[in-house]
Amino acid sequence: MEQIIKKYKGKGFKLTPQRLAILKFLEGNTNHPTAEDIYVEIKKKYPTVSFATVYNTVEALRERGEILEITIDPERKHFDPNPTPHHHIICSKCKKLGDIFVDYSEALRLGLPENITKEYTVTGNHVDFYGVCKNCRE
Amino acid sequence: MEQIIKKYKGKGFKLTPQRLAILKFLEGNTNHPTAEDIYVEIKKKYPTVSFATVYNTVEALRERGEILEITIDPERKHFDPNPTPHHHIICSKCKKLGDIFVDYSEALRLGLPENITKEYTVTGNHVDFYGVCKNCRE
DNA sequence: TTCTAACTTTAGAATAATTCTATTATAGAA
DNA sequence: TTCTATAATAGAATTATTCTAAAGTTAGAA
Repeated sequence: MEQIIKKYKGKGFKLTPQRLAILKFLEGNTNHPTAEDIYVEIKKKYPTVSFATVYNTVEALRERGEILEITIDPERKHFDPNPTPHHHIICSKCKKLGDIFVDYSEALRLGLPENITKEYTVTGNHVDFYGVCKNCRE
Repeated sequence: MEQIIKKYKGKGFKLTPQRLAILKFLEGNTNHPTAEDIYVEIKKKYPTVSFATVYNTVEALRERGEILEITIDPERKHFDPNPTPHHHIICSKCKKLGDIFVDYSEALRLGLPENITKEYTVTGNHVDFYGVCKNCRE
């Protein structure tokens, strides 16, 4: 908690109790929560919290590069408090997300055809893996 | 057109004028249209067409593996009538999508750590590239 | 060719995720 | 302690997508 406060103090990111609760919930969280997951959790301690606060906060954090927005699930956005570039796998059945910490940048970049590198300045990449998790296999 | 009809005849996919128009619009289309793009186009010829028809049709086509649903744009789904596995790049500014026909499966598979291959049966992959297109660079 | 079951289309309502708005509250700098 | 920019809130609005129920069509069977 002290760490969190120190990290954001004097950085133009106002720390409010709601924001601290969100930061605390996200810290080290590898469950890739949705906005609703965050909202439900924060509501336990701050029953008057609104969705707007959750969305505003995650957007502010995303802008600062503190969290990643994951688009692998077409139903809803998930958030990942680990901003280190990495990849994800989603279970086609239960939608469970897993992290994959492998840097494929080199191989991906080398494979890019010229027509693409001419047309786009490439700034990043993200690999979506699809699969079926152990549970859903039965 | 004859080709399209032949392709779907007797395959349990009823061909209606609306569906034919959608198939014709999609054929060879590399613009990655959204449901709305398709709707607007079909409406020109069939002014009473509804969004439900568009969504029903693309879903039926997706189930048959005839088109791909692309999730790279968090705002909306895009559809790709080329069902060959391939990848995409999106311009962060204007959201223009480009196709990347490179098969990275080997490199991606080899990189997967054991904890993931133990937990998931991997069935596919898709690479999202992010960049800025020529136009948006000015 | 006609019949008909199964499927498709349609308009519009419903749902769900996310964003916006206007007002009130508060963090943190001075 | 005061002040101002920023944040929180409730609730409405927006947008993409799905659902519903009624009416219309397709395509195979008779």
